[in-house]
Amino acid sequence: MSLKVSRGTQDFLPRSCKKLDFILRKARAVFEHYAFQEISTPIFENTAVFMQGIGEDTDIIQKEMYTFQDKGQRSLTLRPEGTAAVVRACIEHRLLTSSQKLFYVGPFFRYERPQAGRYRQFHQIGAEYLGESSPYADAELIILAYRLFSSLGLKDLHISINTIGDSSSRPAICALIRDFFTPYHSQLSAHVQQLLRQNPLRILDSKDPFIQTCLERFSGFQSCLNKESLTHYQCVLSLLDLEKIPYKETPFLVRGLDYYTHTTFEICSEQLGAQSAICGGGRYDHLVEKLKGPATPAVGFAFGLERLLTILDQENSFKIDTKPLVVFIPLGIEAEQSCFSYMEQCRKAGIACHRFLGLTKLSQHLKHAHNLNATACVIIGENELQTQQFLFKHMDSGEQSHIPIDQLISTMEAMK
RNA sequence: GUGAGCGUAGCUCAGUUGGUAGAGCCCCGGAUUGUGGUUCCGGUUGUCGUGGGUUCGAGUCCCAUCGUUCACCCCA
Repeated sequence: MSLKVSRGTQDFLPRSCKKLDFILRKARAVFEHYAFQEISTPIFENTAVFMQGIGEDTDIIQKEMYTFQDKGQRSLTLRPEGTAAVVRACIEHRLLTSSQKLFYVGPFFRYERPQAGRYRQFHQIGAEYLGESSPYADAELIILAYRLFSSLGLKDLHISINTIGDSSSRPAICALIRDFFTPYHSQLSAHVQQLLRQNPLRILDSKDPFIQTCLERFSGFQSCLNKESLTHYQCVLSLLDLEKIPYKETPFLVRGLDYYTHTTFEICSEQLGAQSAICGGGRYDHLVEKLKGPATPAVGFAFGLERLLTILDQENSFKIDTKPLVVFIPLGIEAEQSCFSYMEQCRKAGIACHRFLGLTKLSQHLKHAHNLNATACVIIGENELQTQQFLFKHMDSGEQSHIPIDQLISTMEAMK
């Protein structure tokens, strides 16, 4: 029995928590500007939600889910992604009588081999725009994601965008891909041959060098798209142009599941290694029906916080503002007790304070206060108790002065 | 699930063809019994991931196992 952190999971120590908090504040502010509201669904769901929502043939369902039985013999699953659960909640609470703009934050779970940017418990921020089929919804969501990353100070991001058309275009696209690869069939790996049978679209974003070489001669499938699909796609692009959002059309960016339609997009960073996608999204006009809800078009995206942390660390773009903190230093038993009360008074007045227990020497207190990045120290010794004047020391400048006890709080407030 | 690399102090790492375990940082104490950051002096770091094997002798070689990293697969 190992008593260490479980494989593929990690502890977020205070420093990392501050960074996460920084990201969440920025994200919530951007979502607010776009009138997205937060929703929070359970960490686990009935397994059927994901089985039906994500699709039984996917790797996520077949190999990657943390599924278990509870004591009532229910089959439950730790959520491997957010969209299915949000859609389930919208159906269950009858939210889809009008359009919904929702975002969520939280941990997700997949049983995978860990590698750079991939964990068994990972955290995502996601957004879902439900009930609108207009390309304006797609564009707004992509722009939102772009603004969000910009507000975090990220540079060198690449937006890839593509369309896979609506469901009526799908059979023609799949047939085109099958026909294209038939001459090469004997040269294809078993894995690719299986894809060709079950899910031809997925072949397009294969990393297999042979496939990539073949695809250089593949003319794309825009000819298979119907007029509505092309119009939708062109409109999304023109809206991005209008706002001068940089993007790159990427004809082989696809989604394999059959409820995906029209727009697909990804935002990638070159600083991430193989798992370079920091954000993935697209339109899914048939998922709500798949989960027995009313026919509802929708578009969404999600991005991974761990990957975001990696980039932000490399770009060193965290600007974490530390709030003022006062360290109290009582010297002697009498001082300790009055110090305790003064600290409570300060906290009621909204001033953060701390006292190191168990230290006796002033130099120890000051050293620890320094390490804690304290703004100021209040020294209370015998002299101070006698004269009723505290010694107030600014840690940056080192300057210190005696102040009357009743001016302590106003002095600290001036410091904020 | 497949493949490759790596596990030595809290952290970053050195350790020669096999011969008693090392450095820097951090931490603690002192110079300074009521003054932090800089400096100087001194001090504690350990089942060398775990288990087995080879050997007079293993951190070093072999096997297994666990962990970790990277890549495939898949995805955020």
